[in-house]
Parts: sequence; C-alpha cells; structure tokens
Amino acid sequence: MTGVSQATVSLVLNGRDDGTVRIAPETRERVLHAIRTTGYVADPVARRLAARHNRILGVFTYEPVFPAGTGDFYHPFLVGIEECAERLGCDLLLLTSAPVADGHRRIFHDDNRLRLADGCVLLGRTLDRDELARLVAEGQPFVSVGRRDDAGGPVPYVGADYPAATSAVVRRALDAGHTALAYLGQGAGPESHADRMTGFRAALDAAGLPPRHEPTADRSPAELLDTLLATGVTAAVVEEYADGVAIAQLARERGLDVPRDLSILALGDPTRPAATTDLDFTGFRIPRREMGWQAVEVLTGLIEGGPEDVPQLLVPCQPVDGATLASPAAPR
Amino acid sequence: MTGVSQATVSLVLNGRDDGTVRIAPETRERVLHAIRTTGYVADPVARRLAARHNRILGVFTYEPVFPAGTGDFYHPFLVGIEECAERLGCDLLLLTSAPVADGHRRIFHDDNRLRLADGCVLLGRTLDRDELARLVAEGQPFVSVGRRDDAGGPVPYVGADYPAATSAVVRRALDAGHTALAYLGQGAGPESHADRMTGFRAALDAAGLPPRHEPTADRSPAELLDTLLATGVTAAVVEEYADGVAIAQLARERGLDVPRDLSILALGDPTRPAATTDLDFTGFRIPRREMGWQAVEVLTGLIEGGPEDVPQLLVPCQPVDGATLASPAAPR
DNA sequence: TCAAGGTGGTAATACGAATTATCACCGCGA
DNA sequence: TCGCGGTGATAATTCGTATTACCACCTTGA
Repeated sequence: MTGVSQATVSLVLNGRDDGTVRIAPETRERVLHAIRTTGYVADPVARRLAARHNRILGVFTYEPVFPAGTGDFYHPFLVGIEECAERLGCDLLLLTSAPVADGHRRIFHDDNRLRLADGCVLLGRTLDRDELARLVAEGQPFVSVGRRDDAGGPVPYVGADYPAATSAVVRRALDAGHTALAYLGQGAGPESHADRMTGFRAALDAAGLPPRHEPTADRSPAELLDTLLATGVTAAVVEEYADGVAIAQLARERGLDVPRDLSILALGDPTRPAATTDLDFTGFRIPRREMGWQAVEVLTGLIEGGPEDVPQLLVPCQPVDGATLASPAAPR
Repeated sequence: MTGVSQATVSLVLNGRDDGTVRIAPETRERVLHAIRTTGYVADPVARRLAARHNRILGVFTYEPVFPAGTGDFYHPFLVGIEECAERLGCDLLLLTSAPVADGHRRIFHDDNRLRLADGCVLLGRTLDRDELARLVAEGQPFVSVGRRDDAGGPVPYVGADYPAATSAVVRRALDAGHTALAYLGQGAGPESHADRMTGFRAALDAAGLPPRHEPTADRSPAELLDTLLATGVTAAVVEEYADGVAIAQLARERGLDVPRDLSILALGDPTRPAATTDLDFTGFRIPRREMGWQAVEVLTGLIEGGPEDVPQLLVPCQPVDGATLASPAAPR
C-alpha cells in the first residue's frame, strides 16, 4: 500500500526513532495512515518469537481458578491480579490445561504453554517444590502469591505477614488477660501454616507463657473442645476459620458463652466452606486483593528489570476487632 | 545428542507416523529418551507460529472478569468455561488489556493479542455491534455467550432460552388465576431483555390477554408499586431480580402480602447486587455454568470444523418454584 | 546388472515480526 | 571530479517449530 518494506513498517509500528534508526516524518505518516485504515495489528505470536516479550502474564493455580464449590478463597487474589494487569495493559493466560497428577495440577508437562507468557504468577496453598526448583533453574520469571521457602534458590514471593499478624492477635488476647492459649491447626506443612505458628510462639515466648498446640487433623470439633476445656484453655487461636466456626457453634450448644467462657481467634479468612454463622470473629484479614496486585507489580518488575535480587514482599494483614475476644471469666 | 535432525525431532514429538512419514522405532526411542532426560518442551510460541492453532481460547469480557463489587453474575459462566477448557486441555487467555472507551472495553485496539488465541468467547450484556461485525468479517472464530442479533452476518452464540422460560413463568401465573400481569423492566435494548419481553407477549397473546409494560428506567420502586396497584395488576413479571426485591420489600412495608396481594415473578438471577431478602422468588434460573461449558464446546467445534453453518444454541432455563406466586386474592 | 520399489531421514522453506549491517542518494567542500 | 558525511530505507538474518519435497540406501526380481 505504501510501497515501503516490512522493516520500515516494523520500525514505525514500534515507534523506533532513536539515534540508530531514522524514519522521515512523511513516510511515518503514510505508514501510520495505512495502519489505521486497514486496522492492521502485528501478530502477537511472531512478535513474541522475534522479540523478548508480549505483555502476557501467566496465571497458574493448583486448584481451578474459578472455584465452583469452595469458598472462593482465591477470588480476591484474582481480582487484584486482574486490576493490576488491566492497568498495566497486560493480558492474563490462565494455565487451565495443566493435567492433574498426584492430586494437583502440574506446571510442567509435555505441552506446556507457560513460556508463551512473559512470566507467571503462582497461586495455591502448596506449591510443588520440584516444580518451583525447576522454574528457578530455568530462569523463568515468576512470583508466588504466598511466602515460599527456598527451592533450589530463593523464591520470589508476595506473601501475607502471618507471623506479625498472628503475634498481634495473640498479644490482644494477652492484654485481655488470657494466660492459657492454644493453637488449633496444623501449625506445619505449608509455609502459611508454619508462619502462623511462628507468630504464635513468638508472642507467647515474649510473655513467658508456654505455647500449647492442638493438632486438628483427624480430630472432631467435639474432641477438640473437650481437650480445650479439660486443659483450662481460655483462648483458642484457630488456624482455619471453618474450625473456629465449628467449635464456637459446639461450645454454644453446650451452653458455653463465646467469648466469655471461651475466646476464639481466627487467623485469616475462610479457606474452606464454613458453616454460616452470625459470629464476627476477632482476628485478621488476609490482604488478598492487594497481594494479587503486588504480585503483578513484582512480576512485571522482574520481567523488565535485570537479574537484581529476588523480590520477597510481606504485606501486613488487617486486624479485625470482631466479637469473639473477651477477658476470661473467673475460673469455674 | 542423538545425531538426528531438527525435523526428525519434530516428527517424533508430534507422533507423526502415518503413511507419509516413517521413523524407525529404534530412532524414535533414542529421541524420546533424549527428550525425557533433558525435559525438552517445544516452544509454544514457535509452535503457534508454524502451525495453525495452540489450544488457547481467548475470553473477552466487557466488564472485568473477576468482578470486585458486583454480584458476581458472570462467575458461573466462567466456572463452566474453565471446566470445559480444562477437560479439553485448553488454556484461557483473558483479554484484560483491552482499553476502555465510551464506557466499555474494546476488543480491537492497537496492541490486540486476540489473534494469539485460536478463537474467543465473548461475555457481556451488550456487545458492540461494530466489533462483532468485524469479527465476523475477519473470520475470527468466536462465540457469544448470550444470543445476539445479526451483525454483518449471523453471530454464533450460546444463549439462554429467555422466550420459552418467560412464557413458562407467565403461563404458571395464568394457571394460578392471574389475568392482570405487567412486565417490569426495559423489555428492549439488549437481546436478553427483548427476548424476555417476547416470551411475555407470546404467552399473554395466546391467552388473549393484553401485555402491560411498565418501564423501570428512572422510576422509583414506590412509583412503580403505586402504578401496579392503581392499575389492578396482580402479578408483576420482573426483568431484573434486584427490582423484584425492592418492590417486594416495599409492598410488605405497606402491609401487603406477597404473594397473596401481589405475586412477583423473577426472570433470572440477579445481575445487579440486590438487597438481601428471605424471599425465594418464583421464576427461573439462567443455566450459566452450562452456557459457559457449551460455549467452549461450540467454539472448539468452530475452530476445528470447517465453515459449516453458524452455530446458534439456546439452552433451556431451569424453572424455580419459589414462594412468590399464589392465586390472586379476591379484589378488595 | 539394472530398474523398480520400499525405507528412513534430511534439507529447505514457511510462519510474521524485530533487528542490524548495508546501501543508495544527495549536497557540499576541496 | 572526487571523496565525505549525513539521511532514509532496505536486504538479510533471526527467533523455533511444522511441513514437504527429495535423496541416499537397500532389497528384490528378472
């Protein structure tokens, strides 16, 4: 149409006009006009093959992105991710094709489209260590949403500051006069659990009190509640929101007053569908939307920036006053 | 490593062993072994450039995919889309980078990554007619979720059968003895609204009754309710769930009994955040998850199949009994 | 011994844009 | 007239895979 070469079109398209390359203003105008009238758009695939990037960010989740039955725990993360991507003019590639093996999706498989994106965001409670290691080894730009321990090298992440948030919650209970606190949950396994336990221990250590731990695995709420009462616990610090709901409900059914007889502190939002309750739990909120947002920020920085130091960011959690913390009643 | 050419690797990788091409089993094994030990994966970008498709489906929404404040009306569609894509081994490309102009996102812009996908699913109440026309003209495989009128040619879609569902609801009201029914809503504009109105008219025509229409734009619930009562309407057929909630609430506040004094029929799920209510509305449910699922099915069919006839699919809605329909009370 | 036919693999090219070395041209001064 | 520097655009190459025409080699039968 304009009688110029493909190279010239490419140069105009990319606005290259630095010292090395020059285009006559008149020619540039002609090309731009042709582009406008034809609606020509550079093929993003060829672009990506020839150049470095294509402004596409991969999103890998170990669970379905759009959960059907679960409590939509991941939704807020994705809201943040999308908001930030939209602002930056990036598209999102949801790696939904990942086949399931051993109970979770796998990043690496024989027809993996991850490398089509400039980089990727990883979402999920537990990330496969080997896969993380491979990402690190291959130099794939990526960010984990949620803190991760090293995996063949430091892992870039944007996590929630569970230790600080948990410590703060425990301190509030201490300030209210509690001296018999117990941690209900795994307290180990995924970093997010271990970190809560760390915060729990730190706050109790500082107060010179013993950290009690009641594992929840394979124990019914009734069993747990019995143990708490038998050991004189006045404040239960609950890892999983759903467990807190179950215990609170059971306690009430038994005629106990929550929080007067038993304070219950929830360490974050529900990750499993929980029974509906009118209780407003004292604890903290995970800054999910902001974490998603920050993850994209960090990722794009990683993509554009060179091999700087590994970004590891902890976002503070927002305290929730709630109504499940009170000074312990006099011993009965 | 194996001393074979790039072409051979490609052939082995793609399992080509039909009549035209032959690979010695021994060679194939050697190559496969090398692939296994190195963990080699074909670059999806180059793959896409050379071949026709890459099993990536675009998802374009005129509103954010992960809505923050709205009632998550679109979520179930996406659940269906993801489920089906996962089953088919497809990844999803969310076209979040589309810039906003005139109040909604635009598919076509100067750095449009749509063509990176094999085809795309369109989601949104109102799709821009010009953009649809351009998609049709360019021969881009796409499917609209929701029926669309022609736009420079027939538009492939997977829609909800609003006419049939609305007719069925109206017939239930007629069977219950109602003779004074009114349609509350736009009844025009987006196809989904016009289709509901069509079903409403059809059912009343068949019964020899006049179809009344009360536009809701710029009218308060109080104004609407006044009009309904003044004109002796006993059953309100409400386009927007949220409007139904507002009117029901107002009616109750005025001492009316819903449904004895006024039946209210809801034509589908909430698309706007609605006030919470304990009322279980009679009406129907939009098969959103299935629509998303079917849209992906249709799209992949379109991509693989040749230029057959344009697929246009209407999925039936699920009736909801609810508790807002009763026989009209004797005139007061 | 030679053509015919079957086997297994490779060289070459396409895909569409980005990049860079190179070139043609012009005006000007020596 | 020759050379030189500045301008503007292009030819050629690259990215990594898919595809196909083609070739070298071997066996077989006459």
